[in-house]
Amino acid sequence: MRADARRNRDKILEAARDVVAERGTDAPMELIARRAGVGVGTLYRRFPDRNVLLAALAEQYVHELVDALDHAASAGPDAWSAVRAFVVHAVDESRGAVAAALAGTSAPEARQALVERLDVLVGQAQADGAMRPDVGTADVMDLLNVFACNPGVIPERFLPLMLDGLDRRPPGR
Amino acid sequence: MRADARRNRDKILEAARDVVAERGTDAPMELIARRAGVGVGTLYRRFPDRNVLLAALAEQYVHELVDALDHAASAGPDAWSAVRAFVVHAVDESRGAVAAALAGTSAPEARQALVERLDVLVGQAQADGAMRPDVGTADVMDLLNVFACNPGVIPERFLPLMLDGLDRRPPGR
DNA sequence: TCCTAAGTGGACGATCAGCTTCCGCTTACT
DNA sequence: AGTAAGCGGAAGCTGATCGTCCACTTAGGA
Repeated sequence: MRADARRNRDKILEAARDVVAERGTDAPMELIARRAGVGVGTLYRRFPDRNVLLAALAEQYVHELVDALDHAASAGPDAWSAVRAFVVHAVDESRGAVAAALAGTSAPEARQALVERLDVLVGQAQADGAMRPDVGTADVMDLLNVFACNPGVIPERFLPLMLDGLDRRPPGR
Repeated sequence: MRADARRNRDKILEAARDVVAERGTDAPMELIARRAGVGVGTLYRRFPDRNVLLAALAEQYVHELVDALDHAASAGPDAWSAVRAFVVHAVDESRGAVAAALAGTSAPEARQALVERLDVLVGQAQADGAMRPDVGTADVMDLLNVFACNPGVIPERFLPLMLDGLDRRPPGR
């Protein structure tokens, strides 16, 4: 692949992440192309259809999410803080990637990788007695899904409230 | 208005509530008509455009919501239970009506009526020390909005968790 | 019962947004 | 300098929804 082509490919993926974050996984392809400063033709040349693009998006960024999870796990004072930090990060910084990763058709193994890591942390947080025991990894994933699939939902206010809903003894009350 | 016409009008409103709950305020008009067992022509005769329909929907059902709120207020053991019961009811039973009522353009006074009643209850719940003091009526309304504007979000699991996020001392932990 | 104005359904043409192709021009690399 | 790869974006296509229109039906009064 020619160097300029590779550059464009990267620009497209970056733009796609932002646009998907804002408009969901069915955002117009042309919007993605324009955001990347590229013609639609170029986009279609690299990614023959939307699913290919989403799969590439997931693949490209999912390790970033896993890294974030690992980083949160080692940086945080405890497992529950790590879970919270990861969710905030995923929703705030990588919403498009999360959406792509969770979009059923593309990259199921990407989703799986996330789930497994998360599962460990959640179990730990519950063992610590910090996270309520009647919820689970699936709830955290669903939480991500709510934001990933509903670009209209602004996380600023709700994410903290929802996280408090998972907390055993919510802070600051 | 002829008796059959009135009957159809009612069927349309009922269908609209369901369809709006499922598909959001921009659901296809034809879907509403078919659900009501009526032709599109009939729908357009009664409601020249979508906003008229939404406004009628809001007007028709908003008092139902206010009643539900009042009922919850008098039936519940306390204000906070009443707020929870109302939100659950509104989201479960009247999602379409809520969506219509909150859809900015139509019926701002309908929204207002809800807010005022709710405001009293929320203040009470906080005074009781049952609801965390750093949230407000606006948060509860936003909560309704999340479900009203995002038909994809299934309330079953999330609504309780989110409500727990507003709770001062969440139950069952 | 009969008459008529109100009501009805749904086909139809208009519109629109997004998808995808195509091709003449440009550019990176040899 | 030559050439194949790459590029942009115009243009045609498609499918979905809108809103109108009119020939047919029916409620309800005389």
